[in-house]
Amino acid sequence: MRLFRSKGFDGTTMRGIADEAGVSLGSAYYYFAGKEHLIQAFYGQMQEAHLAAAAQALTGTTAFADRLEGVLAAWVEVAEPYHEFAGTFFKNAAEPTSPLSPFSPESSGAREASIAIFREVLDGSDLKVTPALRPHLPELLWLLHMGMVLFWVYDASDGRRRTLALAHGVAPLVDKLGRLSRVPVVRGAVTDLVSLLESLRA
Amino acid sequence: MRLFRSKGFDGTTMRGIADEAGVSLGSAYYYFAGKEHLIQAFYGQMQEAHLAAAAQALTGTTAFADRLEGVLAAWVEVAEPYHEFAGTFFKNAAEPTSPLSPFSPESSGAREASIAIFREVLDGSDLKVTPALRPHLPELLWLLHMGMVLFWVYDASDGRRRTLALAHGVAPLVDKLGRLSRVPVVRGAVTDLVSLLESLRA
DNA sequence: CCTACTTTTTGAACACGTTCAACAGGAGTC
DNA sequence: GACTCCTGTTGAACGTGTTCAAAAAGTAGG
Repeated sequence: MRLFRSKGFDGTTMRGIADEAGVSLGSAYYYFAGKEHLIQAFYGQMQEAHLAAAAQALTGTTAFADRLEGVLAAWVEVAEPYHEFAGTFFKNAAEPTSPLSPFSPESSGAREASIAIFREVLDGSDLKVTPALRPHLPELLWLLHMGMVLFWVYDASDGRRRTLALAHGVAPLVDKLGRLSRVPVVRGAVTDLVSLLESLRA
Repeated sequence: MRLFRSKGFDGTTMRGIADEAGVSLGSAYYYFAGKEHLIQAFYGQMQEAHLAAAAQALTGTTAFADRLEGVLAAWVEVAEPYHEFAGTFFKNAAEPTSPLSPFSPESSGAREASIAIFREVLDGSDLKVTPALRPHLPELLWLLHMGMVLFWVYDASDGRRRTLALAHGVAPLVDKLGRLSRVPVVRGAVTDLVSLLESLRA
């Protein structure tokens, strides 16, 4: 981890890691299937940190927008130290066959845990949406989160100011859209969305 | 290109390419800055094919949903032959610092051309949206397209059946949402969205 | 034709991720 | 103790992308 942070992902060599750990190169490969697999520890570590930070953000308010923004902003804070080499990290996650992909079966545990956070955002809030949409919302919010992660990866502003601004703007918007989903004229479109989601899942 | 299709991106070596081209390894690097830069030709090639296929799909109908689905489906058809190595392709494109990234300055030309297609989808259609949203719509549709590309990369169904189903479902939905944007209750949320987009651009 | 200069070509060399056959130690079994 | 497994450990070796100094080929001026 120290090497990754000081030299970046590509700058860190397996030989360097082995040296630093006081073992041979071969031994490093005995414990880790490859260089990519070293990041899985990092993945879980960040997941856990986000879980804790999110729980913190969720206490004290039932306003949906605040809860959502809190959770999204919590992730940005947790992830900030790793931003500079998150690009190469994301690069590996983008490959569909990679077990590191957020959509892969191998990371379904972490994914479910992350979705659970957003279920908690919703459950503890005052937001009322149309019933058909409700069960899909945690996963949709997680998808929004993934989109924000993508934005974050490309965000070169200092302190990830832009991503935080996005979270600050997007949370009330989702809140508003959720409430709108109950208005009759809008409900038709929401129903279409829901049946599209369900047909894709099948 | 032949090598990439038969062996995939990682399976194709610079030495193999040089041999196939009848030049030395060093010469390959004289003409291409690196392995990644070789894909830029492929990138442009597909872009061009999509442009032609999209133009085809846009003749004969002014119905927005049909036009949008046509353009989205056209991309799926054009990209189908390359699906199996598109994963490794996108892996390299996903890195923010990579010039192959769809968001990078280096590929702004291709990006603008792609956005222009969606502007054409909109301009030649009967869709009426709230004026504030209109100028942002081509770029938003392009973003939707990027999302669909992501879905496509992960789509393992034969003939990319699922991606086509998504396009078939999503196009009428966007149509409906666009029309809804003019309804007073909804317009407030749309205004929020627009100002969020504009604040992020600044 | 010779010379000076630029453009192109070459393959050796480098550092890397990864693999693998060989080896060392330990733990049980007789 | 001798034998058999199993668990770790090792560093050489392979193929890779990339670099680079040197050579070759081409070009212009005299």
